[in-house]
Amino acid sequence: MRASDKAYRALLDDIVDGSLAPGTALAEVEQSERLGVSRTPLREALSQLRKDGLIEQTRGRGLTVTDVSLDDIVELYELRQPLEQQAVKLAAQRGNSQIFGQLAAEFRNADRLIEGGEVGIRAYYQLNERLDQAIEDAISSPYLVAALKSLHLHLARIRRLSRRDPVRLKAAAIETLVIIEAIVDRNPELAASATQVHMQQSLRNALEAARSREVTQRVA
Amino acid sequence: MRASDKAYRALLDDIVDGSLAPGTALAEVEQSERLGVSRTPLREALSQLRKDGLIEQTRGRGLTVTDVSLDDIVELYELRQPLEQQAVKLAAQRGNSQIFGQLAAEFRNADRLIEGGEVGIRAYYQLNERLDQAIEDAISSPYLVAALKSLHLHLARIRRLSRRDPVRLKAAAIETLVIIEAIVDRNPELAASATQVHMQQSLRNALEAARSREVTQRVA
DNA sequence: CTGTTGATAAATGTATACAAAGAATGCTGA
DNA sequence: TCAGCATTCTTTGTATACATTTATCAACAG
Repeated sequence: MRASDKAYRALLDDIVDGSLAPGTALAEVEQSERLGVSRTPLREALSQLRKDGLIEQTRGRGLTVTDVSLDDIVELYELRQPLEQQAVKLAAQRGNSQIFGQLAAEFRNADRLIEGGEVGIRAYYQLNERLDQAIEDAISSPYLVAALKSLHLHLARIRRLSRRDPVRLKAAAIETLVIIEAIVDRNPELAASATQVHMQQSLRNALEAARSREVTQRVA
Repeated sequence: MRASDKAYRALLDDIVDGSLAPGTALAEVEQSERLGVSRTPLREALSQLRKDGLIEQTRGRGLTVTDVSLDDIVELYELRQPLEQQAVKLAAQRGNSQIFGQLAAEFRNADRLIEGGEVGIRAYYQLNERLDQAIEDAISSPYLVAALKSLHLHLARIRRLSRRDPVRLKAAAIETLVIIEAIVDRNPELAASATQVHMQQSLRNALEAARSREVTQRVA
């Protein structure tokens, strides 16, 4: 594996999981020593992350991890809504019904996962990732897939901010199940509408979670 | 200006305008000498272009300019349709009516530009760019704007393949005018529908042009 | 004559040295 | 004491040298 890829992945993970919090300044020598690569591949990684929108150049010099505000959540969903709708529409037209049928079956058992503590929750998130992957595989359009990948990067960051409310997760699983069933039935319009519903609910939940987190932080 | 930016812009222009044709191999030393920068900033530029999807790593080693096939056009429009629809919806909600009113007036005179030969056509394209810019300004969501920018990069490449049929350009101008007027009237749904129409027609034209070009090339 | 393998050459990937641009700090003068 | 300026020091940007990988070509065996 190339050192630049290694650095990219490491920094990406650190940013997404919050180890490198928004606003953190990334000095080249410091990070290159921390990650055990020289400045050249590190700079390549940084320039990739800048394209991803995960770091930005602040006040002339100095790269810092970008912030994720309440506004960002709304703005991200303004991209997410049309992209995910288009994705499920195409998946409904082109997807392999058997694969999505299998996923539907697993989502019908999502409750059990969600009630299964930390391990179960993680399994539930992995199930969601497999769904995303199946949709991307069905789409075939590399342009849309690339846009989705970039989107999911930012969504993963936001997810960290949302509380993992089992009640909401169960509701989300049901909403998702409707989408999958529409794909299995090759009903693009229904899939799009169900996605619209899911997006709306997810956005509301994300905003509420972020707001309550803001309050908590102010109190603390 | 940084050498890496200079290299990026130069390569980007060459790829978009076709000087660097699809399939062209980009050797680092060769390009760095051609552009008058050393390998380090050149590599940074190359890695950016790879993220843009304009070049790709083929068979292990060797970066080549990505191809633009008929399939690519269809696939690109599968991203374009939802993105542009969302963009005009938001523009209709948030845009400054005066700015778009001015653009509408200019599009009403588009015929004159389109009939004005090479210079006029270029002016017409610049008018379209100003419209795109106005829409992006109105949107405010950096995520959507970034996705649109990436999209327009690839569209610019395709445009080179389309023949500039004045009849089609005039029709496109009228379609665009409908969109702008919907924005001025703050009618998001109408703007979205008009965009849907415009996309459909543009796609058809792009495909026809690409097909006839394919035939031409085969004959030649 | 063809397939495989080893050597060689060329290109990419990484590290480091050097240059240039900013920021911080301290000095001087009012 | 504070403003302005110069100097120094840190940090980024670029060039180049070095390491590593991979493709090509030739020679040899089958």
